Amino acid sequence: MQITRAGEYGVLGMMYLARRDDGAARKTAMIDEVSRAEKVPKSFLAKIFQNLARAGLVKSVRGAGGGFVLAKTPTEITVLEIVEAIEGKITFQRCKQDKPDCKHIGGCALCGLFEQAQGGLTDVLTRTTLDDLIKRQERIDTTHDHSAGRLSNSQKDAIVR
Amino acid sequence: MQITRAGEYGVLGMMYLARRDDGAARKTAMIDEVSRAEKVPKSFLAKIFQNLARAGLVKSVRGAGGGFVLAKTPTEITVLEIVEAIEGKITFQRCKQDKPDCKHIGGCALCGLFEQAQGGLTDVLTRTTLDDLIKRQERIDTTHDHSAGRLSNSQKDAIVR
DNA sequence: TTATTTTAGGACAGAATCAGTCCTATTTAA
DNA sequence: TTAAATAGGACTGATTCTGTCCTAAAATAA
Ligand code: SF4
Ligand code: SF4
Repeated sequence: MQITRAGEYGVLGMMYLARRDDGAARKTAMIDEVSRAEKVPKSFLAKIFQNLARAGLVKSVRGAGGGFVLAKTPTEITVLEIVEAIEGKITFQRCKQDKPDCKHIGGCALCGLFEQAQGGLTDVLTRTTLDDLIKRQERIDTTHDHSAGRLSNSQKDAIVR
Repeated sequence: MQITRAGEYGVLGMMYLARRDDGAARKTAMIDEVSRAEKVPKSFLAKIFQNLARAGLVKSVRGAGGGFVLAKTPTEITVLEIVEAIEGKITFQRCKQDKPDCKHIGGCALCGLFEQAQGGLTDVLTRTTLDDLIKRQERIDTTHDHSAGRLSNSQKDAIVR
């Protein structure tokens, strides 16, 4: 019962994109840049962003000067969307999966409970947008900010060049 | 993001134990009986019940006439307890795991969000006791009851002998 | 005591999923 | 035309899941 690394890297990557274009226009960021900034394996991240692009959460721009941009504003993207774009739809119960082969199917109390439990989870992830997430992050960064592991502005500059 | 078969079988097994001793005293049920009733691989279920026993949710009785009994009343056992006894503590984030090796650790907004999301899930599973679950099941059985896949009373008698 | 019945525990194995890597297109800008 | 970027597929090693099997230990019944 854990989120996969792919899912986590994906959210991290999206956060980077969102935080990158502060203020104004949305600019593309290359996989290489995101990968270094978030300390995540580059080719793995590339695969993950393919999923995000297919799901319509980011737009990919090929060729020199290309990269990825958010396809929508951070307020319009929920964390659940991101995770499900990468890991596939969240379903606790096997019976709600592609291949329902359970003998209990039909009248199973567990099924209802799991649905409810899953709801408790997805509610939180649906209510939280990418924007909420970066605001949380900013709050963390500013309060007990410097030297606290998180990338400082100078480091950020070094990465962005 | 799915419950494992082991976890599900475990809850199913516990439900069987709880439903078995209606009214009065708690009686032991053998693995073989539970396995047949819930249509779950026997030796796999045996392993699962070992976990439940170690967690103190059931008591095991060895030797002829032995088997497993609930160690507490169904109202005192939560579904989360059952699942965690089998799958281990639920932790969405790697950093809260045994081996925290994430570079973002320390000031990570994701960490807080996942904790919250996980809370949404575990809340439901903590509030629901084994007793609640079998009541749900009974409600399902009686409403659109007969022939509906779920074990009928005659089948039950056949199993219990 | 001895045989029988039950769980305990460990070792093992096949399948599936995870966590990547790598290589070859394809697209685009310069 | 060349260089820079993503797209997509194939592939791989590690880990976890889903079991099975065997031997030991405990308890009962004869
Ligand atoms: S046991 Fe119930 S919840 Fe699980 S797969 Fe079967 S029908 Fe669905
Ligand atoms: S990215 Fe954040 S939530 Fe995930 S393991 Fe690292 S610190 Fe924990």
